Amino acid sequence: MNAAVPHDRLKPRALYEEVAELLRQRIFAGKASDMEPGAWIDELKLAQEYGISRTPLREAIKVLAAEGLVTMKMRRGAYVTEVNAKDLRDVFHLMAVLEADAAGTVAITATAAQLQALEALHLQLEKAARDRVKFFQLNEAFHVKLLQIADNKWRDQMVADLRKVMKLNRAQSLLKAGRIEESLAEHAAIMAALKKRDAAAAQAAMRAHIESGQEAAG
Amino acid sequence: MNAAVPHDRLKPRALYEEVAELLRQRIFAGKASDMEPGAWIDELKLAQEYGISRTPLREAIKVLAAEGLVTMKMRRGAYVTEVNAKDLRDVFHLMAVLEADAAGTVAITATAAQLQALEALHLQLEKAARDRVKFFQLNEAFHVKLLQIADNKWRDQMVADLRKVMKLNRAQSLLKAGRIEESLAEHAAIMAALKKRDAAAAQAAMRAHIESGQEAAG
DNA sequence: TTTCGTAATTATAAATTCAAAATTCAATTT
DNA sequence: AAATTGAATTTTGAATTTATAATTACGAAA
Repeated sequence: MNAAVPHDRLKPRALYEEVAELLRQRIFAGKASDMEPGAWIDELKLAQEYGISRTPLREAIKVLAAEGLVTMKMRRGAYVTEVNAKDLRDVFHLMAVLEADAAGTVAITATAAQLQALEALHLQLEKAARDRVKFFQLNEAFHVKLLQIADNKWRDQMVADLRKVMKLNRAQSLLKAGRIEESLAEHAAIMAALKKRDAAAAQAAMRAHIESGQEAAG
Repeated sequence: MNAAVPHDRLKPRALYEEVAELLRQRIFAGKASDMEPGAWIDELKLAQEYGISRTPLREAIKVLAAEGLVTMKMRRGAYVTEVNAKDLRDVFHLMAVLEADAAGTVAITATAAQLQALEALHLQLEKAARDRVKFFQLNEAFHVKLLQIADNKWRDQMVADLRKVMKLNRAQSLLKAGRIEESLAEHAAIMAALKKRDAAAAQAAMRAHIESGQEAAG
């Protein structure tokens, strides 16, 4: 019954990171978790709720502040960041710029095997067109894979942070009718450009894809 | 100017931010301050040195970690980030992508007055060609101004963070002979493109400018 | 009745204390 | 002599306590 090595201790992440992840989820849940944009973050209440002290909680909050998810006000605590329409436009624009650049890089530097891995994901994506949840996951995986091939950890960090800010807007997850088919076509265009090793076309296709996603979110 | 109110208390920054700035400077000083890349950061020693407790110091370190200046190792403390040649290439590349995009935006959206303000900085820059320190400051001011006009706070944050990482390399400040003249010519090209409202040309000129700076640093 | 000032309450920021984990050094055993 | 284990020291991570600042409420004066 008592295994020599408990699974709990196998992946020892720092408590403040653990808490940061929990807070992220709550923030993303938005209204449903009383942590909607603009809401004040009650350190004491959260610490008690999680059964921890305020110290790791405050450290977690500072991490989220660096990510742009929360905003610190001097001597007034932390607030869930409010993203207005312009913020969202700006974030989408940067996402388009960075991912387009990644696509361009991949078109030039990817090995045949790497392109095949992307292609495989794309094919899975086409099969999952009817399952929204699965489609979402695979879509995410495709973009992550592309970034991974582009191999620039600094950009990865930036894109991850931007994605978190985008998630602050609940709208983004609501796909309008026909969006999945549209998205599939755009992915196909990206793959075609990559396979032709056409960096400019890959960039353009990726930029169009992100901007198209922006409209669907708005 | 109101003499009645001391400037110190006018903008009361949090202690952890104050400390973060001090640490940044020490890290940028590199070897001269025993905080060279790869060095372990002694919390206890620093806290005693600054006459503060470990709590705000640790918060400051987490801010620097988010900026990429220090790297956290689980249960082993914080270390000054080591940037290798590839890291530096990647960072420069992103800087080029982001600033080029900003230049493109400025070419399209800037008002005549804003372009004039940029032009004014450029002229000052030409006059300061012999004074390396002043040239450096004005060059920085030019880029900051351009980003400000492009008006995307998320990009501003990213560029600022990238700049900090670049500063980890001491080489970047050492301008090779003739670099100032080269840089001036590149700035002139950027200004020309902006005045012609040619976004593509502005992007290309900015990209060339940054990549040229990268070679000078290497 | 309204406004200004002061006091009390509440929440954040910082320091101190405590606990757990990792590294190092020494001793013992093979 | 070398290697392994264990104890001690060092250092990080977390909790608790203390102090400071801000806001709100209450009262007095105009």
